[in-house]
Amino acid sequence: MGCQCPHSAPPRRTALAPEPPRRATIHEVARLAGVSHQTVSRYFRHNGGLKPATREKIDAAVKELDYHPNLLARAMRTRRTNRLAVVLPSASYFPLRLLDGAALTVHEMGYQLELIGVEGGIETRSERVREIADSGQIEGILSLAPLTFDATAHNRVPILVTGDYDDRMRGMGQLADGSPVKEIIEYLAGLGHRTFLHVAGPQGYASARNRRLVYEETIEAMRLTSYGVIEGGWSAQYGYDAITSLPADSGVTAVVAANDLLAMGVVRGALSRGWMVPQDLSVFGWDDEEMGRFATPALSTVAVDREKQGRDAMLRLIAAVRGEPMPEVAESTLNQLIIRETTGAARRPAGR
Amino acid sequence: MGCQCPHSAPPRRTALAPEPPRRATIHEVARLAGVSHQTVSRYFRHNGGLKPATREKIDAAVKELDYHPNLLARAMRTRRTNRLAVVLPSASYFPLRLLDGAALTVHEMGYQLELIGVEGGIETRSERVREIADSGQIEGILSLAPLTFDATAHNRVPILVTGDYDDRMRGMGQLADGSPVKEIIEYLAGLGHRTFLHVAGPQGYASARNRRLVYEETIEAMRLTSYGVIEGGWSAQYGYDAITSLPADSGVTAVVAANDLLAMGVVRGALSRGWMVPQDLSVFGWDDEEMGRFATPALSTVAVDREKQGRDAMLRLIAAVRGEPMPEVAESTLNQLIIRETTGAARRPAGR
DNA sequence: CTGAAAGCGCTTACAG
DNA sequence: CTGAAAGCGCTTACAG
Repeated sequence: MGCQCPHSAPPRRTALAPEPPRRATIHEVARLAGVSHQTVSRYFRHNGGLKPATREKIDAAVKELDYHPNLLARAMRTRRTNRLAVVLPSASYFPLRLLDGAALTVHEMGYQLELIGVEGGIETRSERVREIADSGQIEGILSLAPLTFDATAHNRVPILVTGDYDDRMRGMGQLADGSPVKEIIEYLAGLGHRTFLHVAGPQGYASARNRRLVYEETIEAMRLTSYGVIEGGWSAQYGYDAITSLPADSGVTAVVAANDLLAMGVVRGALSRGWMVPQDLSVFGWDDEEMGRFATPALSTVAVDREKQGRDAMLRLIAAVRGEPMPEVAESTLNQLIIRETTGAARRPAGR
Repeated sequence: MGCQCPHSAPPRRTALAPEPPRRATIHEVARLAGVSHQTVSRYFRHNGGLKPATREKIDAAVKELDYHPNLLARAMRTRRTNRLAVVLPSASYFPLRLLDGAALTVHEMGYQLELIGVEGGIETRSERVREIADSGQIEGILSLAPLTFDATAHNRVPILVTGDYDDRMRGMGQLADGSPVKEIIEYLAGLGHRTFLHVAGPQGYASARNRRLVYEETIEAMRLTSYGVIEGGWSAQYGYDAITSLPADSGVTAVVAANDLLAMGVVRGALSRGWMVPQDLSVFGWDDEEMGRFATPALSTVAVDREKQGRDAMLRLIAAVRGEPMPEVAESTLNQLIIRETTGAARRPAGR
């Protein structure tokens, strides 16, 4: 695997390797335009105040030489790298559209995005994030999975944990927005359901915690019954296990699952017990994954604008990096219930 | 959105922004260790030949100062950035585990990985890849989606298109390995199926092309009948449409879908026509997505080691960047058929 | 085996 | 409004 020491010098280019092509420098542009290189520098930094004639000469020279400022040199001098990092969770479940939105936004804002993969659990990940934060190469970090330490307290560079509560933003992040759970329960209650089960996601995730919280609050506020909350991971097997180990007389007629995978496992588990979905058991998912839309029965779920979430997360990170106040994000317009085939009227109390 | 010009200088740090912390320099380490800074440089570049006593002094100084070489300065001087880029497809379908494997491997090998998101289609993406290749900041690019130009012919930096045929490697990349299709058809034929349909992926992807190719070859070699090949995108709707628009008398009893999403759409479409799966129609997917495992009926599919694919792709890219011969990848051990519930014996010729 | 000099390509004060 | 000087933190020859 080669040397894993991040501080060691990279392997030398072998004889076969093509030499990196030479690029025009700011001096060459300056010479061609007949100005000093500082003037060219100003030109690129939008400092304005250049005489139109000067500007035109530089325009031409830049075009002719196909000059692009060397960002490395700039970064070295300004001590700002303009690089952000996003840390993947090691679990198989994570929102890919979110990455897309994040990457797009980062580039639009003039930054670059380093992708960090992490093997192992929260410990390894947290360790790695610390390293990156201390590397001096990255100006801000978005972690898509929980960390062991309090990110807001870290002082070297801003660290945002996806969906985690952040004191500086006075409220929940939208990734962590659990309020649709309330709508789900209200909808289900309207269908006659009285006894619920919540198959929660791993509580290290703010999103999972919030959904659980709202579940418990709503059940209580509406004077409904919760058979309980089952905690696990994000994967389908947990949903399957949750439902297959449910006592026959639990009275549960509706399950609120923390995501579609879990919901899918719940449906499969119910079917394996001979329960019909939704006749015997209603199941609600979260994420609007394409597979769930085409499953039979098709999953009732919560549509989520992942791309916007990625975008907003990055906008907030960038604000933090720049020392600007973090933008507030509108929570309410984001999530939307989609009723499909896994939810229906509660079966008669007579039972299965 | 701010200025989108990649050459313009970044916005200045506002008054609120924390100053980047000062880091120890090589000179400070040298002074503390009582040696010249070149010697410290040598120490970090593993040049060897340092007197044990010298090494120890440097060890201590580095530890005390918590010194990390400034990679920016190094990159500037060596003209090697050690940065690679991975370009996401803009479609919602892409292998996330692959990203994980890629990122991990890149870091292990001492490189960094820039994540590029692209809005729009192949034109925009190709344009963007060109820009990146010409930026001088990135030494190699892996594109997870097709490009308009021939990547192998690009001369500035190595560009690898995932799964695409690459002359330099004498064969198909493993992402593009379509050979399991042969096994699928053999398996299905053993179950009595004679008339097949292939729901192919978008033919811009080498993986989709290869699966189709192997499908056609195998059908012919085994003297089976193909009702046809339906081309579309990677998403479930195409599978749904393919099957719902199939004439009632097509005679098709088995569908080979290019991925699980498509297969899911096919199953749903068949069910919507009142066909039973697998009694009336057998369906095979590809990817072993978790949702498909818990669907009802559970998808028969091809297990794929996405992480290894990402790893191998990066190993090849890095080899190209270094000018070393690209490592060959073993194709055969990667993919494995998983028989579940969407495949079964062909129904009697009597028909539906 | 180790040190003094030069330079990678920019930007930031500072003069004019 | 524009130019000469210094320096960001390293590495690469080149001497000793």
